[in-house]
Amino acid sequence: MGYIVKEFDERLNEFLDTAQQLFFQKGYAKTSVNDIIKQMDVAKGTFYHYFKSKIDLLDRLVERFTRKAVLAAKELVHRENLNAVEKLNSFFAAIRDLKVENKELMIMLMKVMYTDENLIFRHKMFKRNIEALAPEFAKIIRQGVEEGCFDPVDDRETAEMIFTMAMNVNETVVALMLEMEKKPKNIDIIEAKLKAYEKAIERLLGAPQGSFSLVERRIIEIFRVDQKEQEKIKEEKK
Amino acid sequence: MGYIVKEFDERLNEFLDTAQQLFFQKGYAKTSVNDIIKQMDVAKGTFYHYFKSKIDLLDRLVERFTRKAVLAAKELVHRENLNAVEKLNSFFAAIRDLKVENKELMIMLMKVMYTDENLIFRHKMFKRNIEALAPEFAKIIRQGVEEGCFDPVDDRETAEMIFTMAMNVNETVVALMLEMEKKPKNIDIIEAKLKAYEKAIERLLGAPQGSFSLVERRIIEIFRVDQKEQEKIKEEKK
DNA sequence: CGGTCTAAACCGACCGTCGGTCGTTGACCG
DNA sequence: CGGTCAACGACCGACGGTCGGTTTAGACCG
Repeated sequence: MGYIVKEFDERLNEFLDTAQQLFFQKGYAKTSVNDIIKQMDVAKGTFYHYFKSKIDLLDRLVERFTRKAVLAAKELVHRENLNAVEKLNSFFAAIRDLKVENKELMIMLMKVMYTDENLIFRHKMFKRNIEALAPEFAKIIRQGVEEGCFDPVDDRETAEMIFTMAMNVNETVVALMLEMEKKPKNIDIIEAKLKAYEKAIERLLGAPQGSFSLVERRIIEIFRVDQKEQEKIKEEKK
Repeated sequence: MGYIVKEFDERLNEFLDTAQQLFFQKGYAKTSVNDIIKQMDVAKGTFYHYFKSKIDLLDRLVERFTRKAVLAAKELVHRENLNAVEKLNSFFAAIRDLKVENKELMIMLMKVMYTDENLIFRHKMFKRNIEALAPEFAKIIRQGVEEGCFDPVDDRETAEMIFTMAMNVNETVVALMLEMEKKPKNIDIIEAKLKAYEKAIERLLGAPQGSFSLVERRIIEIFRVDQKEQEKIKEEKK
């Protein structure tokens, strides 16, 4: 007797927020439905009143992320006074800045999310994002074609390929970053990988060489330094 | 009292064979350790005498597949009297032929494997294969550079990119094939997708246009026809 | 205003299944 | 005959998911 009743959307978002926090903290597989309801202090039945299954919750969470990403992308695409090359560069820059600004969260996410147990999360995230973002990306490519600086085989397919490669590069780079302390040479591999990716984009788009720049050794190093600092902090706590 | 004792390797392969059959039939997630031991008529403990965990079994199975693939790839790479373009083309042709020859199995696999529940399987398969095959692939690219017909940014990275894109194209194409009965137009989308992929490879390799041919509408149609036939067979059984 | 009725938010005991453990048993070989 | 190791299988805790029932807020009405 006596429990709190909330509006549907409010409770739903509460579930999504809690799940997001726990997924980021422990990963999808290691977060049980019980963990979520315990933290919210609600019963099992309540969870299944809002979601068909645990995977359904994941889908809705992914959807929420995607919605935000699409909003940001559309804003960029519809910015005037920027040519296609500038738009793509600021697209990459925006992602990079986001990562740098949230260093701590990013490092935590790298360590937690990039395990086999979170494959489903990453995969759903990627699939849904590509589906939603590629059309926006293709618009920029089309603009570039009109401006005469791009010459892709197919705007939509090229957009998809660039995204696919980005995801793969990202996964590999994260793996390399996580063992950068042990293997300092990884930073060179990362730089080479990003450079190759950058050149590949130019070729796929048929853009002039040097149109884009993704890599800055300085940026990569930020994450190395930070990891070392984190270890120091841990040691200090002991 | 009274049970069969087998040589370590024999039992191990028996486990791998049984697991492979069941994974192909029902998928990784839906196949429980109990399913496997029931079919082999051994006890739970026996399973864990051979494998650390269910995931460990998957890893070993993936390893077995990869070993076979690498063997075939090395054979192709070391074939003389073939130039780089011919090698790549016969590489693609070999995969295509393998799929066509095992139509029934392929269609079964498409339906079973390409679900979220088998992500781990596909992902491990892909990761491990790339790791093992990309170096062989890179050798062909290097040969092409020496022969003056390729001009890639980086042989190893380009190999990896082509594989990554192949995986993504494959996943998308399978999804489109599976709903080809409902949406007959999918065949055009598939053809366009493969064509775009083909052109992308040429650009990444810096190869002359028309060097490669992956697509043949005829081949795609084989799988459509076969699906229809399968449905007829099902109906006849009723 | 107080009573009543309904939809739906919420509850939590319960279930089957799963991956994994461990102390024991029995087969084979030197 | 003793040691080694394959093989056994009862058992465990945790998990995702179910279901019949309870509580609440608020609409409606006399």
